[in-house]
Amino acid sequence: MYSGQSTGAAATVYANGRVVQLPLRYFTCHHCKLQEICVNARERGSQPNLTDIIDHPRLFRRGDYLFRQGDPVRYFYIINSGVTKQFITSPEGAEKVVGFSLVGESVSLDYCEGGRHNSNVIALDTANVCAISVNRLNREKGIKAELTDCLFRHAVSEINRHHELQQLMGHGAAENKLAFFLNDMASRLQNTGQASDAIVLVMSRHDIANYLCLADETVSRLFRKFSDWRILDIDRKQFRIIDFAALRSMACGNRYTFSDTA
Amino acid sequence: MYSGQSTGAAATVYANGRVVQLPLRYFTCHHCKLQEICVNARERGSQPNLTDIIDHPRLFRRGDYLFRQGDPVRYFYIINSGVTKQFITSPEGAEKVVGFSLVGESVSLDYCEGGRHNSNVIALDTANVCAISVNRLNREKGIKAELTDCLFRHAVSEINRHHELQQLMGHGAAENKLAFFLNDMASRLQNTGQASDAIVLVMSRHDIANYLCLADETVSRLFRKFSDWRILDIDRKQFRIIDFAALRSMACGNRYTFSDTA
DNA sequence: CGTCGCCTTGATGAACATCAAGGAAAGTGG
DNA sequence: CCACTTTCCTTGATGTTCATCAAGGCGACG
Repeated sequence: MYSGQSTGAAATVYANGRVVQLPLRYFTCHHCKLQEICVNARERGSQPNLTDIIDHPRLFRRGDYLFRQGDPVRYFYIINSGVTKQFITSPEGAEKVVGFSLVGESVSLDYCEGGRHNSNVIALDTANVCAISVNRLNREKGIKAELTDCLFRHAVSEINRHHELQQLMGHGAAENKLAFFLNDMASRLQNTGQASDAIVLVMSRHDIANYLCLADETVSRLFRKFSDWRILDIDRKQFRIIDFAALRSMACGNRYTFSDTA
Repeated sequence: MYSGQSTGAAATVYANGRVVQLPLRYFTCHHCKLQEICVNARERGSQPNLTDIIDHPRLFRRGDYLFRQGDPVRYFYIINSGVTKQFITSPEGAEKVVGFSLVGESVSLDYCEGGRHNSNVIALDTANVCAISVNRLNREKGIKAELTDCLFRHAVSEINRHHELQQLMGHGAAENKLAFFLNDMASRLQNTGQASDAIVLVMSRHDIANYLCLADETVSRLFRKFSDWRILDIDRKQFRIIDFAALRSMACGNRYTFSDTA
């Protein structure tokens, strides 16, 4: 994966207790949602020296937990590469997937009143994250205030998003849910610089189904339908979107109609 | 309604352009969620002189809009008496009810990036609200910072709540949705000092159905079932909860079983 | 007393969950 | 590299839940 060329500067990364030197180019700050307020980006320009503000840049492997439900909130995380899954475990042990975080997105809006994580976050593939210590953050008042402001705006837009989502989850047909999910993923992945028509969804069908409150079988059947309708090309976890217009239309709540592209 | 006894101090209230003197006891600050940070409560004790910080205490009547989707955000509102309904109008003109605000609750977490309201809020019965001017707020830096902090915590807990809600809306049976709603309303009304077993839900069946993403008929049928099962006594908009245990159990996702109370 | 809006009740159908089983890919150990 | 297991995904058959259509009741209000 790390194909040679370790010429440039490197950041010290903690991976499962071991120290690793990771070339800075693996930290894609130019996709980071916190770019505008990151001390780093502002003080150092686009090529940051992460070790200055990130207390513990960390490398997580597939299946590693970033944190668990009930853990005290110690770090504020931003995904720098990879994908994570956020889920809540009910008292009965049932999992509910509440979201996926992609490159540049934060995963820490889940902490509740008691300063403890309200959900589990797990890496779905190799992921490195910026982990900013909350203690350290509290010491730097200026940054703290700015961050709170930024997070608040983020939270508000999240709530607005949830209102749409709630409507979708409650009234939306399975078709529309899945279309929304694909559309959402495509546009978010596009923000990270990937081509939006050819996307890789690392999460399992089961996770997608869980997230959308559908049965696994329904998701499977729908993918087949989408494929039959020539909306998607599907190969395992690789998706190529053929008919964006149809997908977008369905994501907005319309049922599939053959000549949506017209 | 305002049964005589205008002995005590009064606040100047603006109702549809007209000025009204409203006895302070109609402002139930002791139920207000912002009590801890409200300048008023802290400086004046429990009996506040609202005119000091509330730019426009306002009286709304049934059907009046507090604000409309797209309006610039001018005030930060706290419900002081009455109930409001928050809903989003889709481009096609469909209404989606996203929540109800009761006494002591704020209604302003809906504003989006552009500083404009993202939803409509309408009074369901006679309501008076504390309307704190956003401009004024921005001038008072200290309060602003505290308020932002408070609102952020509020927003985070709202997001956590939405995660549960999403699960309920997506996977939950109609039974569970309605039980959750009743349970939620009862406990929130209890916070305002009302007896929790005898509650009045001023919103229409249609609004409840819309909020829960159900058909009106389904809500109607379920109320009948709940009544048949001796969980509720229903008279028009008056509800008396007979079997709290059963209701709570159903609110958590269980189906109704006859001897839940055992 | 009549009209209107809101709520209730009944009949029907469609969408999706569930149950069940088969298949393909990925990991495992020799 | 090849059998083996396991996990994940697909496909089919069946049933339940709830939306929808339709009509009737009941209170509110003029």
